[in-house]
Amino acid sequence: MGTRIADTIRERIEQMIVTGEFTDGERLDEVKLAEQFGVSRTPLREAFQALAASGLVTLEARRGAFIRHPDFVELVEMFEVMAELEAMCGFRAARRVTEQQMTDIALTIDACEAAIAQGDFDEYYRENETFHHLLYEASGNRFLAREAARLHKRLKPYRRMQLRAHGRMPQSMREHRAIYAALECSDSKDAAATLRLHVAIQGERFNDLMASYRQMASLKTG
Amino acid sequence: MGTRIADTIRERIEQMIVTGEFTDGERLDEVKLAEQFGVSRTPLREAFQALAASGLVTLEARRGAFIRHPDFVELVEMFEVMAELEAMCGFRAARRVTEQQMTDIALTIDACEAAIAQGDFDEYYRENETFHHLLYEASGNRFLAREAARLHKRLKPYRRMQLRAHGRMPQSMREHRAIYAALECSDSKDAAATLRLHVAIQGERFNDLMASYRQMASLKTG
DNA sequence: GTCAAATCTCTTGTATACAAGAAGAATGAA
DNA sequence: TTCATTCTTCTTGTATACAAGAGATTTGAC
Repeated sequence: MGTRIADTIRERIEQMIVTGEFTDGERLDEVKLAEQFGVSRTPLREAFQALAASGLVTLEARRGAFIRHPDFVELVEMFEVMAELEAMCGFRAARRVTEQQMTDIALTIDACEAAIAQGDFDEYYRENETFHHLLYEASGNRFLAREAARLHKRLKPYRRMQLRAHGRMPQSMREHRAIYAALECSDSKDAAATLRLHVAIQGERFNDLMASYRQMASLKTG
Repeated sequence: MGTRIADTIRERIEQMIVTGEFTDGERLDEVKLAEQFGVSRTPLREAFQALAASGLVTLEARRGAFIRHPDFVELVEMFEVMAELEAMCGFRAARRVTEQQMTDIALTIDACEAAIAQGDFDEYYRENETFHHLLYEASGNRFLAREAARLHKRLKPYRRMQLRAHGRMPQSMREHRAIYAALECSDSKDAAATLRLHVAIQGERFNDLMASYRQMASLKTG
């Protein structure tokens, strides 16, 4: 296997971070984690660097790596950017999407709805993620697709807590259908606008997110 | 001083990359660079990781770090995203910009024009960069500002070669004024549209960029 | 008792040593 | 000659050793 220890360590720590195993501002102890994972400090430090690059931790010179949870304001800001990136993807996808891609998108929408009907949330999240990734690809701009996927990944834990909000899923499904329809009509502006609304945090969803965030924050501190 | 060797190495290699000191696909030799800089492989490897995070090199497992110049298509894609990010900043800035920020922006515009009048291109690039960074800040979305600044930095060498195109600078100045005017009127849509056009690669500028790119590419290969 | 300075410990940053995989050279067979 | 296989060498990945800075603690003066 060509997998490096540093990469697996990175993923494991990443997982630990997004599942809230560390409190905000907490310092990641190199030696403790090293012996916990049964490796030396070297791959751990590499993992820290990668985590810092994706913004999950901050590295302070000669002080170490510190967990950096986004505060609520930053979270809203990130969703704001995500909404625009997705709108951008949708706008371009409406003109550039291929038949094959439309078929794939339709399939994920169906799979999403099936998952909801069966109450299989994990499957739902997976399919929903696929739906969005297909859209990024369909934009025809590979750089945009990568950037969108990057932010999407970073927002994963927060999107998850947001979608739990009551009644959100059926609404989300309607939006998926609307996005599909806009793409089918090659209506760039409609696709962009629908996607922007689909992702943006506003109205009731703002309150839902805030409530979830507070709950999470209170769990962290005590 | 709290500066780490790894950071300075990173900057130096980054500089070497953007000034075209490496050909596309070239492998960065750890040991050679290490002795060249008079350091061990450790900080070099850290620098490689950081460079990979910002996309200047790609790390292949057990093969090393390879220079990754964007091809022309990717370059256009990046400018496309940059244009939208700046438009996004402008849209928000039109509503949120403070008096102080407007003053600062006006100053940089003046400084830009003065620099052009004196033929001081380095000064022009500096002030132009400040202008855009002020706009990012003025968006009121700190995350957006960071992301915009990041992409802006990555596009730096290509923007530079593009602006050399004849007659581009006066036009660029007029656009700066137009952006300022849109902000003053709190006209979000106008600010966004003007910025999008200001940054986007289209029409003649597309050809200019392509020509410069080809020139650069030919320099690289021989 | 409080504040400041020096010391001490603990952690990170860097260098080096060692392990293991990948590319290339040499050898052999067809 | 050409292809495949083995072996050698070179490079990266990981571990460990060492250096040096940051923070805590203790000691001393007031």
